[in-house]
Amino acid sequence: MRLSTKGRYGVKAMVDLALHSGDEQPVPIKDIADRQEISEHYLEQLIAGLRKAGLVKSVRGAQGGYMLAQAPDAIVVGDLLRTLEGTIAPADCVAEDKPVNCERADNCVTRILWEKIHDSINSVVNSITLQDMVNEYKRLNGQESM
Amino acid sequence: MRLSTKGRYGVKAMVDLALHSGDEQPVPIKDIADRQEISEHYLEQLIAGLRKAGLVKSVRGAQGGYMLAQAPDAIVVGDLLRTLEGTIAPADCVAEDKPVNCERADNCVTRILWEKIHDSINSVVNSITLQDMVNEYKRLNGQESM
DNA sequence: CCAAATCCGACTAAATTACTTGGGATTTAC
DNA sequence: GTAAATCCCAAGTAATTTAGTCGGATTTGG
Repeated sequence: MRLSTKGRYGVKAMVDLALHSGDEQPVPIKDIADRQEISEHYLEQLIAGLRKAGLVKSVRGAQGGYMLAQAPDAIVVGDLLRTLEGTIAPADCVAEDKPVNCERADNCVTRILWEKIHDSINSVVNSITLQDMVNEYKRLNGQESM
Repeated sequence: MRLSTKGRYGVKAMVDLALHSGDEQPVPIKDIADRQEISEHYLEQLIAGLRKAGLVKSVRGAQGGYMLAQAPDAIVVGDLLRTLEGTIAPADCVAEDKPVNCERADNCVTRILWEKIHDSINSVVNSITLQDMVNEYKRLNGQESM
């Protein structure tokens, strides 16, 4: 049930972006990679996915970088994780987009269990916004930089 | 967040065992493997872990097999998954046994998120027993065999 | 003794993960 | 108009994990 670095790094990067989105300046990927200690090129790939999903905007060229595509309180962590990880389902048969169904789908006991786990995860990640995480961060860290 | 076959097969096998535990006869692994369509040798490894964790008992020799070590309503799915998967935490820093802590543990925002996800998963899997799954199964399938 | 079983440890193929490498396209500052 | 900054894109790759296989030793009921 472990998230891959895609999910973990990607969410971190987005919180970083949210924290530095006060100014209207786009944030270059290098800054995020340095602050979060993530390989720059690898992070680039993750953000590419988020951009294609419409969650971040990019500005090319010098002084360019990335910005959130929507306000931090309009982006839920669930959307990030689903984009980054492909799916957050514990089993393929309960995946949100492409539910691979086994033959015995109708009378599979464990499937109900996977559904309950999936629902439970979704209820958490769909209720937490980037703004919530920023607030939490500021509460914990006061004036310190990330 | 996908469970591996260890977790999925293991839980299936335990539900199977619970379903066939009415008789006091131990159930040979071959029967479970056939019914659940799992490689016999592979399942053997999974059950070995469950046995070491005290969740199943074995009877060696001819007419031997496996039995639940406790009543089905005393075994929660969470114990199975933790044994089978090692941990069900979404990130190592919130793992139940060996919480690998990063330096910035104290002021890590995402950690709080992983904790919430972890708690949410645990609340589900720790509240569902094998008996619950057997009941659900019987409700769905009536007289049919598994 | 023999067949049915568990037990045990090593080996392996395939897939996935977590990157790296190398370059190209676009924009801005000077 | 050139250099620097930056995003964009596609391949390649090393390490790890997954999902098994294989071969045999041990135990036990009949």
